Amino acid sequence: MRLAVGAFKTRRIAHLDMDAFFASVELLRYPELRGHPVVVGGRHDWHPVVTTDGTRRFARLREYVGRGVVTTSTYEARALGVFSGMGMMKAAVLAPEAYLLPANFEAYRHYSNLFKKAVANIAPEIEDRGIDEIYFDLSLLPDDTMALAYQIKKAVREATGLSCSIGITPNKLLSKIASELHKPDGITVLSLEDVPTRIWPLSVSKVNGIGPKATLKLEGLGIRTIGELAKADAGLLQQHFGATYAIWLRDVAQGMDDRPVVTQATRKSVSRETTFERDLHPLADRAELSGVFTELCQRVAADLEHKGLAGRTIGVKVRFEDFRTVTRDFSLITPTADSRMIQRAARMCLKRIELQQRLRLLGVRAGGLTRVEKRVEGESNPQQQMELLEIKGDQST
DNA sequence: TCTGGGGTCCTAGGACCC
DNA sequence: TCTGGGGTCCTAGGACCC
Repeated sequence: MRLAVGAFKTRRIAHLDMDAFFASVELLRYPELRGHPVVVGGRHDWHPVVTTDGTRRFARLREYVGRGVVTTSTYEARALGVFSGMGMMKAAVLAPEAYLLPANFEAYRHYSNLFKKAVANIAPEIEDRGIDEIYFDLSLLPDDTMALAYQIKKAVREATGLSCSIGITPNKLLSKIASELHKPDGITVLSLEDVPTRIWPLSVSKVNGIGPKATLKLEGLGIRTIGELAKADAGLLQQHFGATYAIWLRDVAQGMDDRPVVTQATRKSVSRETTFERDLHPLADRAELSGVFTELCQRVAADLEHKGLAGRTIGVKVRFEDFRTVTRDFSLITPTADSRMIQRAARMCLKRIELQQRLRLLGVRAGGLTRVEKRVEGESNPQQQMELLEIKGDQST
């Protein structure tokens, strides 16, 4: 029997990652900060002040007080040890003189659209992986790999004024790792034969899917690099990680991954949450909590409405002062995008949580999403659903 | 000086139905 | 009456990612 030609054809999958994306967008706007450590993040919505001589005065990291984390930082700030996710107060100790800017997501979304469109003109099969990165398939394009990489970087720069890094390999797993190897402004092309020399020396934590917990656990077994993972005893891995994850770990260590590039995905949930400036007491701060709660429900409703969606499963999330997090959810009979109905369902969920400690965070979520193009006659209407909720709500108190 | 906000996916037990 | 197995839905928690 003959196999179809192409059955074993090696794919050319690219991963493109914008370099220090948010910070780089800010530098387009404030070019005088180029070359300096700059941190984007925090909670205050302040902006640079234009002084009388026309120059701009920027806030410094040391002036920051309160909660919040670093959203991103320039390479100069990273050199001082400041990375995204780090607490702002800790970052201020490491880089007190760094310039501080508030995050401006509208601008980032704008530049995100620009760079994605630029790539789509060359390689239309794109998988969206968030605001600053994408996968795309080059397998069907006739051009040479390096030529394509240069062409795409040039198109991205012309569209946005920004640089990016690209990894091109036979699969998403390797491309994701590769795009990081020559950052910023890099191109890295790898084949499976390069895995022992280029991939095995790296930490297991470089693998997309091996997070902090798994890294720590592997370290406990004496496994630090991907090469060590490749040589690890299968029985040992299975014993500590379970059969499914152990098999995945073995494949990953060999550079094996056959996941397709997913060009269209449907949203599964919509949520809004907020961390309070100070921890709120469930009774003493009841009024404030109640106001925030209503607002979160309204924002979820507005998001659903805006996207033409309705959610059937409404849930809440509470984080206590000790960082313990609990969730509760409840499935309605019919999907809804109505803020009052969302709030009723969410309130029922909230009632099932024992509120003894102060709250650090409150969130509201809608899952089980469906499109709401048209209203079908005879469907249970909001009023009926409300009545059902009242009955349920009474039972729970 | 801890630890944001918006997501996805997986697991696991229990309910319920066939 | 007892014993099953499979499938699906619901809920809660947790790991992970950008």
